[in-house]
Amino acid sequence: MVTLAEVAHHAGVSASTVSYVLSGKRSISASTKDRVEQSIRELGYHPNAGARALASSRSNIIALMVPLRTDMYVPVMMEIAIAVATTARTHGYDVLLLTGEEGPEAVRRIEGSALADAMILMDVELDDERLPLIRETDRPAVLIGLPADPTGLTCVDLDFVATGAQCVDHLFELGHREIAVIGEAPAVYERHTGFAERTLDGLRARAREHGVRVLHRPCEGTYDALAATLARIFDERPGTTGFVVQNESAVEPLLSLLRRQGRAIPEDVSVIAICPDQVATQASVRLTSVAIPAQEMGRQAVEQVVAKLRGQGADEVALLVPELTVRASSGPGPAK
Amino acid sequence: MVTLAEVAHHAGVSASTVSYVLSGKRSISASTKDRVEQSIRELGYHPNAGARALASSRSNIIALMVPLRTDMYVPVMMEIAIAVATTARTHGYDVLLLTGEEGPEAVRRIEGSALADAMILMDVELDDERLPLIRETDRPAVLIGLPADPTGLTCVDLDFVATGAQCVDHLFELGHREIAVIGEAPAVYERHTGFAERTLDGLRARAREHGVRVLHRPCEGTYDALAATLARIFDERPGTTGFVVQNESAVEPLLSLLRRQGRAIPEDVSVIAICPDQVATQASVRLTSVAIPAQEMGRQAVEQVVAKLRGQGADEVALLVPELTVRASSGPGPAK
DNA sequence: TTGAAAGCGCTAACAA
DNA sequence: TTGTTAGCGCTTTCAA
Repeated sequence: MVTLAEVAHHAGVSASTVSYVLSGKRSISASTKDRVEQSIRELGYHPNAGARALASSRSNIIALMVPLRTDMYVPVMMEIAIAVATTARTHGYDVLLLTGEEGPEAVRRIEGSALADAMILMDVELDDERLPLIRETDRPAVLIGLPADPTGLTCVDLDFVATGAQCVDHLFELGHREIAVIGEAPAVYERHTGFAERTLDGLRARAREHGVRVLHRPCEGTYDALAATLARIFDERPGTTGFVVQNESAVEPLLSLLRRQGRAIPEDVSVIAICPDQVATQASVRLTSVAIPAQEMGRQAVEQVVAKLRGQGADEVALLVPELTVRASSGPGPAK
Repeated sequence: MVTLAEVAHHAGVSASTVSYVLSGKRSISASTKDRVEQSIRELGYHPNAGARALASSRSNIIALMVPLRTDMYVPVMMEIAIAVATTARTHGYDVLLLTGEEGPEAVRRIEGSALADAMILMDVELDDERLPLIRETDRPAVLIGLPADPTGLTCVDLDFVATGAQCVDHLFELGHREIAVIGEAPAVYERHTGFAERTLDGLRARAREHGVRVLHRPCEGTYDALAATLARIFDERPGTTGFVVQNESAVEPLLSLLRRQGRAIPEDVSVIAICPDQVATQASVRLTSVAIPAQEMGRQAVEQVVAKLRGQGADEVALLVPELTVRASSGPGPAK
């Protein structure tokens, strides 16, 4: 292994000079700098991560806690994780992948061992067990997702309240007055996942304003479950003409079942999906949708965390503005 | 921050004793051990990762290189990554998430900086740029996937040749004599992704043995692309009665299009998917499928890498035996 | 603009 | 069974 001392010797300078060339924390003459950089390249030197962490008490690692479950939004999770990793690299950080399995203990472990300088938490629940620890620690942390009480926390998320509202607006403007919402699996609501409830809040509030009726049904992403849900919806509200789907795996079953029932999209019913663009464009009908900006969320989380590591960022909730893209699945509602 | 020295003082022993209690590398009297462990708990001590890595030259970190693209098998990737992370934890390792973005340089960086003790590479291509470096390094490495030349490498993968063969066997036994293979997107074949080509090899070889005709068509996962592909297939081989799909996003379009054409599953055509069980069971028809055992692959990769870190494992290719599950999408072929 | 040297917190010989 | 101590490779203060 090549050490800093070896580089120093090879370049004919002291160890500290090499260190300062690397960190740029002190001005170095051009010639010395060149010589050192030359030696670094020739010897293929890489600073030892452990030694560096020990001496500087900074590991240059950001911990990313992903949820253990893979029952929801998996591609979104993956996209966020990858965006986090690549963005982190552009700032000189590596990413440590932690699963939710360890629970709050993971936060303590990272903090105690100084394994990571900061953390990013995904899939935060409304009343997440890890939050008290996060509030106490002085390690910068950013949440992807929004808990019930974000006081003293930094959060990045899509504005799901506005998302819900936009969906209602769009359907309302098209003339729809009875809307059904196909939601995530019941378990998702039972564990009070923030985005699902906030979407619902946004939907309902706006629906009330417009005098639109809303029916919400959580639903597993299987054909059978969806068939049952759909039957119930049309039983209870035969006049339903607008659908909002927030459940990736329910999208295709919904489209397929509506077709089988002879309901044309968008002539008879309109469908809006809340999902990544990829899902919306690859579906059997090109779906009008509000995009889930996974990459952007990952990127912003890292930017925030890096700012905090530099002592710049302040606690704040950054809600990304939802964008509704009109495609082929929404059209005018019933003539009055 | 609580240090080992503080624990030692609190317990009234020397630093090394605490260290040995932690590592178990030396026998300690029960009473001393108890006292030390008590102190550790009381003080909430966690060993400093940097210091430990520096002193022991082991970071207890495994690097996981995931592909940058998210165009393929995303849920599988995520499942593998999570399995890797959780399995690693059971062995006391953490996981560093690297994207393919850095390319081979990442291997050098990890090696040079001693950031990780070992690496696991996902989505290995047949002639992967990183392989020469992996062969040279003395850091244990395990590939998930199989390159063209696995000499001197340790690999874990599903036996895709056998997978292809099993699909043909099943269809052959049911009486099908003309089979079409809906493959991954053309780009996947162009970059010579091992599993796709190996599946094809297995399919074709077994088909030859049985005297079954095979047509292979790479295909994007959109409805339009699939519609075109399907039309071409039935033009060229009107007698096609068996389908093998190896493309998650093509599954639902395929089922839907076949239905629209009035081809009943499994009465008129049989469909076998090569995909995670979750996809097979959630599709509109419960699909006969060969499962992609993502968790198992991740788990085994970690077990292998940990064995190597202990100086136990040897280079070998571990091919998981594919399992075909008969569900509702395959049935008897045309009467002769 | 550069160098010398004192740690950072831990591990693992070496001693007892 | 336990203690003492010399580093691991780097950062950073202090000195020049």
